[in-house]
Amino acid sequence: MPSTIPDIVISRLPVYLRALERLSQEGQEVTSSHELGKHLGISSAQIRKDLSHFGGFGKQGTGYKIAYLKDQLRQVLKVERDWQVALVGAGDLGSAVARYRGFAERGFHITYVFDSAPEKIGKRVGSFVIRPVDEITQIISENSIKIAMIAVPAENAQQVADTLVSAGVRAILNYAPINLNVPDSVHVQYIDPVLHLQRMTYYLT
Amino acid sequence: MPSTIPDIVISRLPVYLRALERLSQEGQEVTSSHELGKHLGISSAQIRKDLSHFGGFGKQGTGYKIAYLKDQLRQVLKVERDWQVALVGAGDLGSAVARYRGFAERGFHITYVFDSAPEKIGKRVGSFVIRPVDEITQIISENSIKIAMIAVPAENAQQVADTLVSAGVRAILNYAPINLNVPDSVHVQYIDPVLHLQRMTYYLT
DNA sequence: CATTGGATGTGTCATCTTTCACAAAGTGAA
DNA sequence: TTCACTTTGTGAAAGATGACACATCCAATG
Repeated sequence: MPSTIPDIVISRLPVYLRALERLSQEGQEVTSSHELGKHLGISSAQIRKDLSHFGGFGKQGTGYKIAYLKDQLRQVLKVERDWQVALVGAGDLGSAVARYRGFAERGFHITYVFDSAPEKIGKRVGSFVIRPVDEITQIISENSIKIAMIAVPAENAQQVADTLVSAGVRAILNYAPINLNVPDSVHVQYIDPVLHLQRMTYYLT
Repeated sequence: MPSTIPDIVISRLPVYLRALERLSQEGQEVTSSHELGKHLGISSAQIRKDLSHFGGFGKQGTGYKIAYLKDQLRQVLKVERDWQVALVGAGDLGSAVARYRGFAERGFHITYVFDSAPEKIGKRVGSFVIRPVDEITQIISENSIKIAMIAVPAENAQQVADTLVSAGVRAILNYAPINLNVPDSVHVQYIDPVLHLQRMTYYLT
């Protein structure tokens, strides 16, 4: 396994994992790069090459055992364990994120929710008590939380990110429609549905 | 302007546009590829080359007039107009999407919301009346709606997509955690925050 | 007016990514 | 066993994307 694997390869692994989970839920036990590729709209060669970065998971003539490949991918992605996640922002967007069950179902447990509005502190969103942003640094570092989600207005997102980073967060999922500047050692991913829509309208006549 | 511009270039234009809107909101009137690149973590050469696909928007020695570049990008992306969008699914996720103000603010107006649950029909989510999925085909084709968002359980997403496509939808934003198979003439973008988280955990020690 | 400084647009080159194509290996049937 | 068929893993080729570097142009200043 080479020391550095292209990020674009890494970005496809969760897609493969998701498809495998679906197949296994449907009771299927074995699949092939060709079948997977057909489901995902990806060439079979690409799937094989991507997987080959991490070792030979398949068997010639047979394909891949779904349960085994799933386990291997989970380990590669480090999602065979559970992760604690902090959420900053309990407005419309933040509340929706807090209530979304899909995170915990797939191993990402929101354990703290922060907001800056004094009138929200102590109230609940879903099953979480809202805490003041002043406590971010202490709580995150004490609990060694490495992943955070930002769902605050764009104006405040950079400042929140700075606080999170200095508290020890290493991965940020940013729902605010703004680019964040963080050290190279911190990973950021963005969710902005409007960007996706704008990308598609280009192709509409 | 070449007849076919790489999709990866198109995918960056909304990011540029978002940054320009931010700068102009802050009162700035002129920027440069260098400054933009610094904000976005992209090389200045790449920004210049991307923009050059569509003509010379800047002036040597000066840079880009923000208002003008914004207008041009909006036209290129076809977001200088408003778009009608249909939403399918009024569960937890769909309701949150329906209530999110960011779509209308940026020109994407949800005009119809559909759900399959009989007990939800006629009720409201935000300012929308929930309609039965049986009416999708008729309403979408009568109103020439070209863009739809899917926020139904993964099990039903493909079927919903098929219906939308046959009704004339040409662009789909899919919140369901599953890949959709659609004709080449239809564009699909995916929103699955867990995929982004899983991509980042790979890099966490 | 001439000169200096700064920023674009772009040809060229380097790097990254995907596809191709095939040897090697496993399966199942006769 | 042998044969026909399937599918992986992987070098090598092709293709796509990004970085470099500079000629060209514009603005501002003395």
